[in-house]
Amino acid sequence: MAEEVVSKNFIEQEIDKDLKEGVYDRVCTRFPPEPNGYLHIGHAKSILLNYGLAQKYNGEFHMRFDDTNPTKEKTEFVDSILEDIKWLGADWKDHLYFASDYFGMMYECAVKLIQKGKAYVCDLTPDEIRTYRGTLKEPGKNSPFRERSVEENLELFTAMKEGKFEDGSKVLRAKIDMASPNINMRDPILYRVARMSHHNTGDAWCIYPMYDFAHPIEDAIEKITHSICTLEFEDHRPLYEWVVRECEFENPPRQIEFSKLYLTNVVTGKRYIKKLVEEGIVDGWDDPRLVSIAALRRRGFTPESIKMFVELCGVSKSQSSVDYAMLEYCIREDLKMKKSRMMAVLDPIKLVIDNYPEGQVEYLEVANNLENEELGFRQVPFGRELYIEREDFMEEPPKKYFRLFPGNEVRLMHAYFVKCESFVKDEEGKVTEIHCTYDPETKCGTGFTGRKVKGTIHWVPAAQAVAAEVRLYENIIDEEKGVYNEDGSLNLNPNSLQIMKTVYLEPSFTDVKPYDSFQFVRNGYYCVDAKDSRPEALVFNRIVSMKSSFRLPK
RNA sequence: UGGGCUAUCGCCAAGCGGUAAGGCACAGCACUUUGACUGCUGCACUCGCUGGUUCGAAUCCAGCUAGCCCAGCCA
Repeated sequence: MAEEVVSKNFIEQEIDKDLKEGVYDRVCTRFPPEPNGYLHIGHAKSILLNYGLAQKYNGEFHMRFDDTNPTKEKTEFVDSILEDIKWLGADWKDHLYFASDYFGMMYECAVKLIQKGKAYVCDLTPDEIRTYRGTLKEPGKNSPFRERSVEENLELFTAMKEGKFEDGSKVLRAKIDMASPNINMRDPILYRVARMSHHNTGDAWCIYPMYDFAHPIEDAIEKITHSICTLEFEDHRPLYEWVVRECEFENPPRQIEFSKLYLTNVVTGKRYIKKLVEEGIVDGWDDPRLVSIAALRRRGFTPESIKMFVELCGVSKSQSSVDYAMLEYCIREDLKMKKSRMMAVLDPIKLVIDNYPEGQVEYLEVANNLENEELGFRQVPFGRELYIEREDFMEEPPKKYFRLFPGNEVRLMHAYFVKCESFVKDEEGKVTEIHCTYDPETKCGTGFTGRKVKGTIHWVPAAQAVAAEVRLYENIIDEEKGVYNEDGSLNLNPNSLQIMKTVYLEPSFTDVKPYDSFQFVRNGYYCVDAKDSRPEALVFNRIVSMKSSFRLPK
């Protein structure tokens, strides 16, 4: 057997090199979100990448909340993030950490830097700091407080910690190089004063470390080997390395950056979604039209499909935007063998089989999924009057149309051949009823081979059909110009607006539960909504449409 | 002459000096109790551009061009 050649992504290649050269003798990764919102499909890439790497290299995966800024963080987000990660299947075992649990050690690191003359307390105001920092093209200039003595800095930093200064009045800064072409190295702020309660440490601290100082220390404390983050942190890597070096950590972690996952024309920006929620255009951050993890889950996507998607997208450093069709492929691929294929009529028209005995009902045994016997069988009642899809009948068919039209014979799925004899129109010319005759010899499963038909159409029994609500919609997407127009108004695809539609299902649908999903034959995959439950009707979300290579001419 | 990064098919993405993998999308054929699925076929003489080195370059060098990121006491 030829072995399958799966090329390694560039991060795996880097890890291989590190292992080979003995830089590390094990692998430890982490996913470090700030608990300030919900996770979306982009985070799934990071989670699955970090978790997958740990698994491949038989290493460890840590879950860590990067909660160093109490002004933005909430416990409720901690819970939702954990739930989403668990759902995705990333197992952090007993490695659940909070950056805030390391505040003591971070403080010690800061003291160490001060003692080494590598950090100082600065009294400049935020405005002054910005001015002193220079611009992208011009170097900055030294703070007048840069040369304070170690003793004075120690004393002031202690006072900062003890709450003797107002918010914003003093910061601790690294003493690096105000003329560096990399702005992050122009004496970056390490600690700021913020007298406010923290969701985890309460009022224990009134000074909080900045990301650039805290993150490398968090990684080093946990003995992370490869700290994988997104491209915008590339410029921060020299500072990351400065911190682990100056704090004198052994076997310091290494930061590697990769490109974020963007979906073409799909809204992922937090501020946009916030506005959509506030304006009532979506019904919350888990609205099935969005791509947050919770929304995808509610919509009916599976963790497996998201994993497949992320793997298909690959990992690189080139800025890219993946076509939504790829996600659709993944969910279809995952569901096709797992789910029952049921008949549902979205736009009904009555079909009467004139030569079928009135009042007779026969129960047909139908495989839930012809390609997967494990899904079993169900009984579907069949009778004289059925509903079929309106688009499955045409009075005057175009070429290559092989569904129902006067004189044509088709198969009723799982049932009989049926031939269109006539049809009835109302005053407006709309077809209201189709009359057919059936051939008892053509019953499904009898092995009838006398003749063939080109088309097969689905149906539901008129008397026993179950009505349900289906939510049809397209994703919230923005067209070329962005989510908003220049005047601030929303620029959305009109298809984004959801349409509720009553559909007719086989009676076997009476007993489904939230999150159950099915293939509606020839129409797509649908999931029972877990939030919008009504006593009078089931509500389904369309997960994805089926691919179709035939389109009715307009 | 701020700095950093990126550039391979419509969209992702391999490729790491030896003569352009793969997936999605698309098109065609076959099969079909879903016009689905499945199977087969097609889809970059060319790798942002221009030069150079070399027997040989997407891969090395030089110079351009385009895009993304950076001036939060956010992460």
